[in-house]
Amino acid sequence: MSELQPRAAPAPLPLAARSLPMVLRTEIEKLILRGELPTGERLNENFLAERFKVSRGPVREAFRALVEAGLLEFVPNRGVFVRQISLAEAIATYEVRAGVFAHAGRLAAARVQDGEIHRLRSFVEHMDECISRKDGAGYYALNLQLHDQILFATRNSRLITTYMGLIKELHRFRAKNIDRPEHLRVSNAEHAEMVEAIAARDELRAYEAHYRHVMNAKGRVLEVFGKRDA
Amino acid sequence: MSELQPRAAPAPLPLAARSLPMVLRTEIEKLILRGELPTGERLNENFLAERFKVSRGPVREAFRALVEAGLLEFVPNRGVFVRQISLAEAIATYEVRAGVFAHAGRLAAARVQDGEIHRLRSFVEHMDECISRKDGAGYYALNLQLHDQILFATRNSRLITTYMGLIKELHRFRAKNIDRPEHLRVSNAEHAEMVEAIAARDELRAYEAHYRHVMNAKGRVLEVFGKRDA
DNA sequence: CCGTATTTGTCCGTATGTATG
DNA sequence: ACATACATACGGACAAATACG
Repeated sequence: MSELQPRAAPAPLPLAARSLPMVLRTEIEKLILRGELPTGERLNENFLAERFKVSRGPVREAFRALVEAGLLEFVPNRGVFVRQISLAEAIATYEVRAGVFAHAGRLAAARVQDGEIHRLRSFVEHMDECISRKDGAGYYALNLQLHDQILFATRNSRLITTYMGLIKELHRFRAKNIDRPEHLRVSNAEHAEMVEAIAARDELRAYEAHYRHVMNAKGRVLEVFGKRDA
Repeated sequence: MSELQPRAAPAPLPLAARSLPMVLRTEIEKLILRGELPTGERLNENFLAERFKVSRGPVREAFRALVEAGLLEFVPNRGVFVRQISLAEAIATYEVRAGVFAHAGRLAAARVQDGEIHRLRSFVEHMDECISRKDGAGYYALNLQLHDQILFATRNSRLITTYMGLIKELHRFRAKNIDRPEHLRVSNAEHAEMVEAIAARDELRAYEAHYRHVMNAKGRVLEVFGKRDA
C-alpha cells in the first residue's frame, strides 16, 4: 500500500464516495444544465473520457442514465446528443409540471407547519424588494428557494424528485424572462396568492393557484419562444 | 434533397432506437414487472450476460438505465438489486400518481373527442359485466385499457410517460386485490363517475373524481399491505 | 462513388472489493 | 480472524458503422 497507486487521481473531478459512472452522470448533468453543452450537441465518448481521466465504459453508463432522465437523446451508431426539446414538447412538459406542482400546493396546504408559513411569506416579501431594486438575480435565487420550500412542505420526497426531473428537462426555457419587470410583478402576485392559500390551509384554492402559476409561466415561455421555434 | 442540417443533431428520429443495451433494458424490465425477478433479489451480471448471450458491458448499461427509472437499486461494489420499495415509499408514489392522474382527468375532460366518450362508457359497462361474471382477469385487462384511453385523451405524451413511470415502480403492489369483488364494485363506480365527468367536459369534477380514485386505491393497498410491511 | 479516418459497439482481462467457510 | 472464492469496476482491444474528403 506504499508506493502502489492504482488510481492516484490527478483528479480534476470531485471524487465523491459514489461510483465512477454516478459521479460522471452528475458532472455531465451539471454541464448540460449550466448550458456549457449546447442543446443538440453530440457528446463524444473519447473526449469526455479524457476530460475526466477515465475510460469510455463509465462514460457510456453515465450516458444511459441521462438518456433515461430525458436530458440526452440516443441514436444508435451515432452517439448521444443533448436533447433538443421542441416547443411542443416543452408545452407538454409544462402541462405535466403544472399538474404536479398544483398537487404539491394542495399537499403543502394540508401539511404545512406553522413555522414554515412565516418563511413562505418572507420569501414573497423579499422578492418584492428584489423587484423594486431591479435585482433579477436575487429574485431568481429566492424564487428557487420558495419553490423548494413549498415542495418540502408536501413531506413527499417522491413528488419532489418527479418535479425536479421535469424541471431539468426544461432548462433551456428557464430564466429567460428575468429581465422583464412586468412579468416579475405578475409572477410574484401569483406567489402571494399561492402562499396565502397554503397559509389558509385551503387545499383546492392552493391547487388552483399553483396550477395557474405554472400555466401562466407556460404562456410567458410561449411569448418568448413562440415565434422562432416550432 | 433540400437543405442539410449544419451540425446534424438527432437526425431521423429512429422510432425504435434498438441497440443491445436498450433491448436488454426492456427485457430486464419485463422480467421485473412480471415478477420473475423477485424484489430485493440481486442481479448477477455474469448470469444475465450468459442468459442473453452478450457480454457484461451492455448489461451494465441496461442496469444504469433501470436504476434511473427506479426499478433497480445500486450499491457500489455489490451490484444492483430489484428495488424493494417500502410501504412508505409506495404511499408517497401513490400520492404523486394521484396528482398526475387527476391532472390527466382534467385534461381529458378538456380535450376528449365525441367518439372517445362512447368508448370510455363501453369500457365501464363491460367491466360491470366482468364483475357479474366474476371474471377478475377480464376486469383487470379492461381496467388497463380504460386508463390508457383516458391518458390518450389528454393528447399529452409526456404526461403518459410520467404516469407509466410511476406505475412501474408500484408493480409490486398492483393486481393484488383482483379477487375482492366488493373492491371491484367500488372501483368501477368510481370509474363511472370519472367517465361521466369527462363526458360532461367538467374539468374540476373530472380532476376530483380521478384524484379520489387513486387515493382510494392507495387506501385499499394500505389495507392489504399495511400490517405486515413498514 | 470509394477509401480513409473517426467514432461507436462489444467483448474480455485484470484489479479491487465483498462475502463466506 | 484469515484465507479463499467470487462478483463488480474499470480499462483497453478489436470489430462494425458512420462521417468525410
